Order: sequence, then structure tokens, then C-alpha cells
Amino acid sequence: MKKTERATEIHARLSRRYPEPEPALHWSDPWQLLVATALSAQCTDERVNKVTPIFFEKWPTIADAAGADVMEVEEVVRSTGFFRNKARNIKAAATRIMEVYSGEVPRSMAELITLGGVARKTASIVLANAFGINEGIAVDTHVKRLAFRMGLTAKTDPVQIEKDLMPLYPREQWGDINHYLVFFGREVCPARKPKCDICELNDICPKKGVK
DNA sequence: CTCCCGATAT
DNA sequence: ATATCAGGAG
Repeated sequence: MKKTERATEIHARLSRRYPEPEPALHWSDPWQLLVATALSAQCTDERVNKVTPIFFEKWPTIADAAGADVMEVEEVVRSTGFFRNKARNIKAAATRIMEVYSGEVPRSMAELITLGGVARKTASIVLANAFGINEGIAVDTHVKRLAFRMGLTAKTDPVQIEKDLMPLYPREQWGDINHYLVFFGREVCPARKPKCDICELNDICPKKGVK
């Protein structure tokens, strides 16, 4: 089977498995999604969802976050790991949004990645889910692993993987394909023990039975 | 390439 | 004890 056919088939089958894609992160506006995604680096979304309600109760608005005491933010986000970087980045991002973007989360890749701690992955998530804009495909640990196992890329660098994936899908599917690969990766094809015996992509998987 | 870093599963 | 979890920066 050709790579393009396999890519299309993966989307078709997973779109049936996940009829209504929604991020597992809890959020109610673009800023909240930005913060939640920033906190999700090397951390489970479940853990992030325990932290964000406390964060947004303490600092409800972007202006509040911009004026927050970094040490207090560190305490709140500590359990998500990398807490010093994350606390500093969130405050810096909030400050820049207030000063440069009139207090509104910017709606383009070019602008979003000027915020500290925000690169293509986080920007793509915010653009796709909060604004319905598909400027890129978010490549996180799950997309990286699934794209490799399903033979959609041979690269290891997320930027290169994104370039391999983009031509395989029409732009309007870019947000969904991320969601599908993340959820399917979590539920069926995790890093350690892939469940090849119950996998509905088994027949088109180049690495079935292989680690 | 290294460093940031806590929580959880194996 | 070690690998992994919705990464990003120097």
C-alpha cells in the first residue's frame, strides 16, 4: 500500500472511531487553551487538568497572569514538571499579549511563536481548536510515534515530520489528524505496550508486531 | 546536543 | 530503577 493511500485510510478509520474530536485538555477560551497546552509539555493532560482550574481561579484573565508573582505561579504549576520554565513562560507570554497584542491571543503562527515557550506544536493546537485555523499539524510525542509506526515518516525531528505529514492531508483535516493520532496513540498504540491484537489499523500497519 | 523536572506506569 | 507523559530553548 502506498503512503498516500495509507494516510487517507488512517484518517477515514479514525474519524469513525472519533466522530467529534475535542481536546482532552479543559479550557474555555484561547488563553486558557494556550496555558493548558504550554503546561502539557512532558506531562499527562490529566495532571494539567488538575492544575488549570486552580491557575484560572487565581489569575482569571491574561492581565492577571501578566501581573502574577512568578514564585506563586511556580507553586501552582509545580506538579506538571519543568515548573520554573513554565511559570516564567506563561507570565512572559501574558505580558507580551497585553503589551503587543492588545490583550488578545494572536491568531497566526508567526505571531504565536513570538510568545516565550510557544513553538509550532502549541501554536497549532491553539489555532486549530480555539480559532478553527489550520496553519500547521501539531507534532507531539504521540503524533511523532504514530507517524513513524504507521510509515508516514522516517524522520525524528518534529519540524521535518510535520513537513512529511502536511502534503498527505488536505488542510481542513490538519487539526483532526493530530487529534486522531494523539487519542489513538494513547488508547491503542502507546509507547511501551502497543495493543496490536485489538488494533483496527493492524492490517495497514508496516510495523505491526514490532516495537 | 543538553537542560529543564514532577508524577505515574511498568 | 527506568521509561514516558499533548515540548521548548540555549
